[in-house]
Amino acid sequence: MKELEKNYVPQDSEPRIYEKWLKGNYFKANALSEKPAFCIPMPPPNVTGQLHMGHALDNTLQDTLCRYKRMRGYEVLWQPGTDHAAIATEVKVINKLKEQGIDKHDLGRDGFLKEAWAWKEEYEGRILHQMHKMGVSADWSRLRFTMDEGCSRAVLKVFCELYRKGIIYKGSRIVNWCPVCQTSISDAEVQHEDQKGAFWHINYPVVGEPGRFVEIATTRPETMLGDTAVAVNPKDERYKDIVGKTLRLPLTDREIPVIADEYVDIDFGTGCVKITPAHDPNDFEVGRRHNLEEICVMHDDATIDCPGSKYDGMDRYEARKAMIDDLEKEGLLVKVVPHEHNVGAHDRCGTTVEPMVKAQWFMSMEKAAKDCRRVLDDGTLAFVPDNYKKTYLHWVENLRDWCISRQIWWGHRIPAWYCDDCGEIVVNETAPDKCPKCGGHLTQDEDTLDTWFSSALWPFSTLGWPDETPEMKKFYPASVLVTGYDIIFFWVIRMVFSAVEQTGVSPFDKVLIHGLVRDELGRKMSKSLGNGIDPIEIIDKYGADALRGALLTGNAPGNDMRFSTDKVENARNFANKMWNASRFIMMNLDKAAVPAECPMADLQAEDKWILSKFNALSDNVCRNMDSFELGIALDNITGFAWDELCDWYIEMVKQRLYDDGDSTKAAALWTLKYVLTGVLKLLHPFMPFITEEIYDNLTGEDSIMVAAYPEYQKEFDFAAEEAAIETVKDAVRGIRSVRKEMDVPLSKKAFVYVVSADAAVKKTFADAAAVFARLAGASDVKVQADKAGIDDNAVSVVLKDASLYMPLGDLIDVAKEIDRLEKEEQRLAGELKRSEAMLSNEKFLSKAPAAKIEEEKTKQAGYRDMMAKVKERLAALK
RNA sequence: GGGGUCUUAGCUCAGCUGGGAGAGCACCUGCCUUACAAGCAGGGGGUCACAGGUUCGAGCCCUGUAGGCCCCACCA
Repeated sequence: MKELEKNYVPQDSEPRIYEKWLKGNYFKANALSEKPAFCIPMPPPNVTGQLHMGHALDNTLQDTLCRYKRMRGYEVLWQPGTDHAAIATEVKVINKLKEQGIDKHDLGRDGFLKEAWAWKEEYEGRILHQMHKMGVSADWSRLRFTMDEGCSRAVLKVFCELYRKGIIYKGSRIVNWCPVCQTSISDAEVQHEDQKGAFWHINYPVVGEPGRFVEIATTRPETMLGDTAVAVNPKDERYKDIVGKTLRLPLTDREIPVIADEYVDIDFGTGCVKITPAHDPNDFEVGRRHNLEEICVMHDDATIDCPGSKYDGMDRYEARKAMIDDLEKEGLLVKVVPHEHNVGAHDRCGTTVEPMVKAQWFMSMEKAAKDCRRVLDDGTLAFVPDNYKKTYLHWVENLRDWCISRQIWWGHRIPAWYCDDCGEIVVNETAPDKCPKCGGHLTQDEDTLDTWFSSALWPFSTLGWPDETPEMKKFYPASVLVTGYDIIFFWVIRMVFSAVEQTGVSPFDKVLIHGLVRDELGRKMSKSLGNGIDPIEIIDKYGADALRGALLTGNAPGNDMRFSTDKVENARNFANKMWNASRFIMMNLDKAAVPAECPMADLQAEDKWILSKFNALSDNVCRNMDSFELGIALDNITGFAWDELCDWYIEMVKQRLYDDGDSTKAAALWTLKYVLTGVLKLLHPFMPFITEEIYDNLTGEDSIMVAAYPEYQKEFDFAAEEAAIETVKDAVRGIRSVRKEMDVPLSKKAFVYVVSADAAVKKTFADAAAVFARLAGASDVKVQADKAGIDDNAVSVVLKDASLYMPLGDLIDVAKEIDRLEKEEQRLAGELKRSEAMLSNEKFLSKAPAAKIEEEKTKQAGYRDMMAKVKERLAALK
């Protein structure tokens, strides 16, 4: 066995250990394995930049689950990859080119794509390097990219199939248009925010009735050039007579009708709404109902498109100002009322979205919504925590047709061709030669697909679908998807309906939702605030294990967490504690032979106690892991390792280790090694590096990664010894506490009497006398049935089934001791009061479970006994 | 406007199916005890937001109130 270095240096060990794992092929998944399968599709990070703390959490959770499942005997596939992040990446590449003074149109489509691929290669490399540093144990031999050959094949197949089924269609409809990115975007990519604006009340003159006006109120006067009607509610008595009349649209010579539509709210504004079908989603609907003309009055960059008008070419806000001025001059502006309203902005660039009517590709959500609901209802899809199904359902119920085409180059080009001659649309997985109808020349659609179209297929496109691969058979559907609640709609729902449509089943059994990683003050980490913490910097300073520990400590599914270096330091300290405990144990293992098998006959009470405790621990940890309570599982492990193992057990057995003549030394060594090894295994999924490093030195085996995870062992269930040692611990704590209060340091040895009438308790203390003496700083321990020979002045500790006496001679401060005992008397009185109240309650006795009543009676008896002893002591001292 | 979620020790948070309030950090007091001062031992500190209700029993379940956070939303 190698002796451990004095200090653990993660910076030295981690890269070496990761290399070892890679070389050992420990991350590889075998699709032909007989073992039960466990599969996690990694949410592919965008190739736009580098990983942030959110990725670190996401990956740590997944890695911990995967490592746990591997050790539990599962064939694990953690499917890694990256996402092309269409618009986000295109914008980044455009900006990079801009810095070099190049416009994307100068390069042309192919030239631009070459730049984009170069970008992808560079950033993907960075991201992979970062994941390696975190200890990610994904199967890198299966690394995928949403635009690679296999994923693209799946995209084409799904698109063409859905087109043939009529689920995907092309239509001219109102979409969210980003004037800066110059592309349509989906509803989900629009961020709504409240903005201070105004309500402009404008008079529209009634044709043929000079002096009569209809007063409309609008927040967007600049769109009035596109008005094709004014609407009122059919039930509105005020305007009954005006429906059907014609108005002159101010600033123009156009005449528009007054129509009646239920959409108008009688009580809001003036009750008259200008209808601009080409620039407002509601108006668009109204327009379609009434067959109104859709007049587009803006160019793609949101400048006014109104040839011949003075506003032509003006920016939309500039035009607004000009129009208001002109309306005021004409006396048609009635008033301006301050008004807060909601404005949509593009989530990638922040530009205010302009609703526009465009010919776009859409996916109908009708069947998708039904499919999403079905798999939740039949239980084949479940959320952890469960209440996130509400968020999911809320989205599902509000699904509107999904605009899937984008006017950008970076992405999957839509497999649709248009005949130059007859206008025929051909949708096909491969490029057709000529128009099947007229033989004319075909031109492919310039547009690409929304980035989420390909990520929606991720759980099966990465497994070789549509082929029936061994991977599909073995690992599909996936066991669990781990992701943040912020992309339930963007991604989870789209994966679910795509999978149900193509494969008939939910793409994963469970969705484990985690929260956001916030900064120390609880704010979202963001670039604009500059409060982001780079996980790699943390790893470089404290090690990956410390980062992982900080992210998982206290982490509850679905809850946000605050990140602080305090937490990292804490995790680092724990790692250090494990290192030192291991170092100590290995130093001792080095000096003596350790039996291969458990020397059952030589096990002492404390050995059985820790073995039994460890048994319960592994049980708890597995249970919590299986229910995705990783934070609790880690808490169980650290609590056991630090408190029970290091602070109690190691201290208890030191004496035996130092005494070569002790016949039970080997049993202590065996127990130490067994429990340490077990703790390392339990801890490995959480802190993979340091546990591997220690395990390697401790056992010389290949890797802790392929060790079996500890599970409950029947032969190590020692309930009696467990209880006995807990009593000894109470006694030690009692003595230490009294010493502190009496200012008698542990170094000042004192004689301790243990008095108990209970034979079992007496035996416990007799057996554990040496251990107890050492930990309590006793010069000697005498166990006896009564108080014979004990000085009245001795300080005492009253336990449940024993009393301890420590004669301190002159050192005792009687007043202090009385004070201490009176406090104890008070505490016991409180307990007795509570207990007696319960047990004298008829209803409690008649309705509570019998076991509960028994439990309470036992407690009461104990308290009464202790109370009597405390009173006796007080009487003797006074 | 709709929905969700939270309110527990000075701070950050646990508390699983209702049965005597927990951890870490911080604080106070002792300790360089030959694995670890990134440590050890001891200690103080909470009417579990508020008000009702269900129950023998509520931090936990129900209703309402107040405050915080998040998501969604086409009142022009």
